[in-house]
Amino acid sequence: MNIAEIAKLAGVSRAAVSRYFNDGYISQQKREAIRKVVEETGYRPSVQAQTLRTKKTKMIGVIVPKVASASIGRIVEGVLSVLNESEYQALLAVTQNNPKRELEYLSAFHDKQVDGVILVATVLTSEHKRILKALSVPVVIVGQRLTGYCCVFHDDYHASYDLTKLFIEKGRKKLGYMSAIQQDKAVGAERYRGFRDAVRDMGYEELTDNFVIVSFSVASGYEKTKELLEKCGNPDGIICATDTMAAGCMQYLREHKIEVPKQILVAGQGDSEMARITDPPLTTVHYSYEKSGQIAVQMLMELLGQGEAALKEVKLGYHLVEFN
Amino acid sequence: MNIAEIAKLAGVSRAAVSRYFNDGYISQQKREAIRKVVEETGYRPSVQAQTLRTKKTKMIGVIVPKVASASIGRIVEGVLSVLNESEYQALLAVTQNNPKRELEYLSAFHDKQVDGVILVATVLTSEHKRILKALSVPVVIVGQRLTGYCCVFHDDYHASYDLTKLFIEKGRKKLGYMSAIQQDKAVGAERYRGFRDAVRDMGYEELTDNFVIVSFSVASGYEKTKELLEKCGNPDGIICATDTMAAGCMQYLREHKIEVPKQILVAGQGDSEMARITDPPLTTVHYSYEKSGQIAVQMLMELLGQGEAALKEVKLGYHLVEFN
DNA sequence: TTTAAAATTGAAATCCATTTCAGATTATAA
DNA sequence: TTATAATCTGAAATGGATTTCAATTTTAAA
Repeated sequence: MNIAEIAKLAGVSRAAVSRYFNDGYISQQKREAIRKVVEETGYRPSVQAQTLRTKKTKMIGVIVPKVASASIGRIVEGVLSVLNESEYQALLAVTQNNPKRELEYLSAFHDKQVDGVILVATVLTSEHKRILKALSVPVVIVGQRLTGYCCVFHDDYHASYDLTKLFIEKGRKKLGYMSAIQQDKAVGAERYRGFRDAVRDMGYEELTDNFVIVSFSVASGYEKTKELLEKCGNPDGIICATDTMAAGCMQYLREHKIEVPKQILVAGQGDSEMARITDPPLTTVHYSYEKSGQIAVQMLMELLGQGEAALKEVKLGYHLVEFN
Repeated sequence: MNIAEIAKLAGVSRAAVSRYFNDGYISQQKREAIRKVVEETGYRPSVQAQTLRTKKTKMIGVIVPKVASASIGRIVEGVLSVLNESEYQALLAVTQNNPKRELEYLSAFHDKQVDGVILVATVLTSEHKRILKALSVPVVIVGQRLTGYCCVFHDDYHASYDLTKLFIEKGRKKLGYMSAIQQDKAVGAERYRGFRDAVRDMGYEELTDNFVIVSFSVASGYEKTKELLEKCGNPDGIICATDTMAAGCMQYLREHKIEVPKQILVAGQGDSEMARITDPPLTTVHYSYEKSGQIAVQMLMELLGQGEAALKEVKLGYHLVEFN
């Protein structure tokens, strides 16, 4: 069943049938004739033929470091919920935090497989920037700020700052910090900077050896807690860059009979389900991950609609989550 | 840049260029001439034109109920890790547990958008079966067993059975069960059946009112725990269909000063990170979710390679995870 | 009633590759 | 050396839509 057959059955030209589906000029009678034939035959235009002709695939490439992660899962959920409502579909690529893969996909999408790209980023190297520049379709970056690109990200700095301030106001004097790699500007560098600045602004001595760097897993948080405790002497508070790390940290403290929050108060960031499950629950920060995914799609849609993309950079708010 | 231009530059016919890319008959000289031009121009054949001609999209439709879920996230991770290695890409559709959406996508993929479908299923209605039958591309179902279809699923029954047996062997005599909806054959019905059969086989009275049905969230597990406690009288063990529910249950018990495991021993299923984070950690069952995703792709690849699909049904093993 | 503007129409060109076909070359076996 | 098989080749058909163009019909304004 193709457009020619439908045209013949309806007694019109192929162009008319095409117009029928694309709201072109077409008289009532023909419209009705075509509608009838289409209904009877169940005809649907071939997506591939349309794509070949129009150069629009109606697909968005979504690149994520991993998918089995609370925060990223929520971003993806947000992206897809909005995409659901549109005519676009999502081509998902997982890089497994392998920069080579990330670049691969970025350029795979390059040859016009997709109409646009949403890049959920952790580390952005100069290589990334090079490829992004060469990308022929619009792109929106989620989770990181990159000057010159449309991006939606979180106020990591102030969130971490406020969290730290809260700890100090609660009387915690000696804080340790569990950080992500610094190459991750948002989750690594910014959150750590927020911590340090808060400590300094609150009048405490600015230490440079009160933190450890861990990777995004419970196990890693667990493993590095010992080192952090040693580095800090006897901290009475530990702030972590993510809930996942914090959960690992809690696990270590529990096993070593260190009382939380009595001896050490622990905070994570991300407001994941994990934060509510540890005993006691983690103090944490809520970042609007779903929302960032949703907004990313909206921005991309504006870019695709060739509107002059009013939104360029969107920084989302946050709020502290405290359990008593 | 299209095939015609390349052909002209290389001084050959378009057919020759096509053969160059598709390993057809072609002489060394022409091959070399084309290689050079392709290299210089950076030409890549148009995927859409190829698709139109060959009817192969090199895309797999992946339908999941949600993505921000530990178990499903792991399945998707498995699916994508294998797909990564192939020439196929994943078109992801999230149904948000909305059956209408699920059917929508299933039939959206129907018109040849994809070469095959992987359906991560929870509830399979007769409507599903109707659409599955009408599907013109091969499909593999993950997480549920459906006779007549290629599927990969877990041994939910025996896992739940063994878990229950373990509880009884440990001296727990009065067990409560937190179940998922029974329409979900695998996670709802089978796991509950395993529980009941184990209780009976171990010589205990078969009760019919020692369980509650909850949805897949921590909050729901929390809310329904009270009811379960009331229904059971004073249980000394609670087995849950998922870790998520179990985490909610733990939260309730903690808040109500019920000691775990002293008064009540709690088990989840799924071996998620959550299970290791609660205090004490949950007894749980490890299901190979990543693996099921991987195998699903392998099965689909066999179906696509028009091999006669040796694998039809795959049931994966499990093992108990106990923390001491 | 004219005239200008708006709506309607279908033929044909276009998008870009793959594949069949029939013929031409080259290699191998007899 | 000849017959046969194995390679190689390009013209043309094919897949299924959209869009331009020029012509025609309707409608609205003057």
